[in-house]
Amino acid sequence: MARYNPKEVEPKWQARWSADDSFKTRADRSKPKYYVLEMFPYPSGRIHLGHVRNYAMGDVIARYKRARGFNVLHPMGWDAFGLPAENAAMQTGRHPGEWTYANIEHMRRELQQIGLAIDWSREFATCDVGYYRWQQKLFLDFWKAGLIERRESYVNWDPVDMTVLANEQVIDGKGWRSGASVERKKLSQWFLKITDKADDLLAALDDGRLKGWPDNVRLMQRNWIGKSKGLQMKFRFADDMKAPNGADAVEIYTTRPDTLFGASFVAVAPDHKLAQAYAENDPEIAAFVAECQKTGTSQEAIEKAEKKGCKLPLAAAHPFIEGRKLPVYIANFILMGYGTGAIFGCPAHDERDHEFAKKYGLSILPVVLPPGADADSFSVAEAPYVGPGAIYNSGFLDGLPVETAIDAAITRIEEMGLGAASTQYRLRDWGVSRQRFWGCPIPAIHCETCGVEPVPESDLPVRLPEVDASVFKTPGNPLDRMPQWRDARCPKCGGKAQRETDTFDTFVDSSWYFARFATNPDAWESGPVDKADTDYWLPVDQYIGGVEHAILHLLYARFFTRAMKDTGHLCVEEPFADLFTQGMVTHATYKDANGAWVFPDDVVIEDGKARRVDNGAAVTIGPIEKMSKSKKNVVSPQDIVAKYGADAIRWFILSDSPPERDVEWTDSGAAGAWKLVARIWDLVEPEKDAAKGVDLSVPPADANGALRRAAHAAIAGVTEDIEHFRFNKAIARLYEFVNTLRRSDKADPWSRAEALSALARLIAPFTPHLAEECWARIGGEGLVCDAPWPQADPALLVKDTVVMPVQVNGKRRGEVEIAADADAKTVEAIALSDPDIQRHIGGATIRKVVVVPGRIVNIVAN
RNA sequence: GCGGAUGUGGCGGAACUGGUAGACGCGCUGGAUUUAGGUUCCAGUGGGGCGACCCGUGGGGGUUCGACUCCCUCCAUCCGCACCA
Repeated sequence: MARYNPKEVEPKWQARWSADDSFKTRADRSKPKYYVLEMFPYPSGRIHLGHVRNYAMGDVIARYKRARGFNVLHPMGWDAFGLPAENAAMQTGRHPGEWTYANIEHMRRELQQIGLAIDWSREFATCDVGYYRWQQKLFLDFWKAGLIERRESYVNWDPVDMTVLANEQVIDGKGWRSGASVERKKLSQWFLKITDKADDLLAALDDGRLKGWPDNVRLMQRNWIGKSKGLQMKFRFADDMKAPNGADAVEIYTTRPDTLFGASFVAVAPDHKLAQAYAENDPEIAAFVAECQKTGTSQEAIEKAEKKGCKLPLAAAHPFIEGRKLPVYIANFILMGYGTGAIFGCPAHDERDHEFAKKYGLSILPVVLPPGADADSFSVAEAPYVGPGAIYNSGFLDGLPVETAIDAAITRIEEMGLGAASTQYRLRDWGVSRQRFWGCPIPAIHCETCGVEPVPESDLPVRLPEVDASVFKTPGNPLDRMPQWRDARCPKCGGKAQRETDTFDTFVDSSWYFARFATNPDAWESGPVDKADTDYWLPVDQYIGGVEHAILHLLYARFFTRAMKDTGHLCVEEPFADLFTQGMVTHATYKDANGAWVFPDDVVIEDGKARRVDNGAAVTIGPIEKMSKSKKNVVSPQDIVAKYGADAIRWFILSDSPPERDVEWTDSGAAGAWKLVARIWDLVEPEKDAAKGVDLSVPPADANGALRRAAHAAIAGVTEDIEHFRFNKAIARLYEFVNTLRRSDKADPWSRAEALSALARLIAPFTPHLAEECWARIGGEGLVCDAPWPQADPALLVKDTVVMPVQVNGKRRGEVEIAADADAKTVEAIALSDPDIQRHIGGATIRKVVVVPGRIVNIVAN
């Protein structure tokens, strides 16, 4: 018998699918549509196992849905702009474009070797002019719609990458890519006004529009948007005092106006204009502000920093208490970026205010009494109380519960003309300017007389210039240093002007690619997206990717879709109906005596001890971690494909863990998957034309009941499991089915044919090449990828007899086989007459018999 | 600190809305085939006990005829947010 040879079989079927255009998206609008999308890859150079896992999952869904009669869109492309290409240019002297497109070529071939059911005719890279020109058009439309703003602001500056980062890209005070400590820098920046949509982005998380999203992702987005309702109000300065900048009041924000009677100070952020005004004239204050700004950015410092303040020669008047004056501080724990950058402090009911008040000896007056507490003995001297309760010590608010008091205080302040209710978000506008070459040019022109003007649409695209790779040797943005590209004429007055040299954050590129995929390539020249196409295909029915994109990419894409709806490009506001976040691929790590990482391939394990293959030196077994080059625990998919074939790698990566959890790559597991592939072929190979011309719709009278039941149970189970993203369980069922089939070689030919036909179709989403080979072998019609999904016959899923366990006092003591439809009385009688059960009851009195039909019998006796 | 999740054999993991804990795979043990190794096939495999049985889902407590599943409490690990007024 010939050994199954994936090296021959897999390319053969890949060529066939390609020749037949099997996975090309059809224009057939009569079928229900299904759009399945995996997050597109950055063309870093090689496909890794994380990609394989991601795309294998999407491929299972795509192939399954096709078989279920859906019109499926399953595209692939490249998130191709970004810094690594420029870094490569710096190191290798290759142009970023050349490097990127070479990587794409290579990675496309690698992906094709995996046997994915992808419509390659829709492939594009975000660095194609054909794509980014339409991104520029979208930007101009957003600009007209008031969704774009240019403003000067402090930015997170990455001194290594020499670029600006969005708040979302700063992790623990460090750049998300470079890992360098982020600095503050004031720059003119382009912003997308995502905060305009904050309310709807938040509302959709809870109103059912995203019911197909995991709870944890919705929660993360909710926290990130961070909505809070409160009061924005003025604290007038007492005694008609004025600040050096002429201000006679300070505007604060609070979510706890109910605690206003407990106020004992007012504080502003070091960046606040009031602080700045005093700093200009007072060196001591200036020094304090400077010190705060130094420690300002590093989260580590913030964590440890104690609350510090600097008192201003100023007092604020309490809004409700005539004559009460509150000291005004600059305090290091106030953030300029949130609310108004100023607060009132109520030490009795806020952790930070409490710490601050204790340090500076300010009064701590409780105004919220916890339920059941006694007003005379209740104390907040040691710790603040932040829970619910009734207001006291608070004039007109006395006796009200916290919630009511908040409203009452807001109403009073509004009546006094001092402020108004206000909603604040943690979410900031999205700064999209990057001082980089390898990105989409922002289509704007700076005129000395007219200011900032949009590039006229007729002048699009603004192409990146052809450059010599040597320009990347100098840090910073090469576009800044290219007068021939940069210098332009003002579109308004025709005068001297300069092009915007910033390019878009690459998250912009990935915020609408799914809509471009949904557009027929024939229409790619005429606009960013085609309305009829996107109306049909969007939203994406199933989106699959890593949880690391739970906030950034997914939030931006949601915003972008809304903006595209506002500007008439799309009809939906939510891009992704269902979202699945898959776990990472991990692998063992090893270190030698010097603490250097060792490749797992260089390690043998004997009796739980690890040593090097070459010299036998002892090696420590490290934790199982996400594959990364630095830890030397990366396994190349290419090596595995070469060794076992694409089907085996797909099978293993889906089999070992639930898809949302991390999966550990093990050689033995991969070998096991290969064994299964070979075993299925060994099972099918002798069955040449077993299903050829067999009418599977009419079972003959002598059909084998046991095999048929096993086949139909497998069909029902696998279908259910795929529907619920339980690929590991689907695979377990397939193993069971294969084992049954192997032991049923005496079954009649018709039942064999039915089972083999079902098997080929059930494994098709997982091991598509093997499935085609099996399908062809048994004489299936056409290609298995075009074959309809098998249907389970419900009649074969119910059994006429069931084995019911019998418990005595909750412990399993025996089992009885019984007609499935037997009534409780009959079951009880049979159970009680069972000799094993009788023995266990012994002389005890039967108190109660619980019969759960079809499930269990429990006899309570003592 | 706050929020969320997870905890089941040697390992990855099954167990539907409370109903036979350990499906399926890996590993391991024994046997067959093979000159041998590998491959393949068959059988076994939670722990203890010769056995009838007993003990077992992170620890402790509770509800129930019955708990991996529900409640309380503690512990551990992982993830997210982190002075957001």
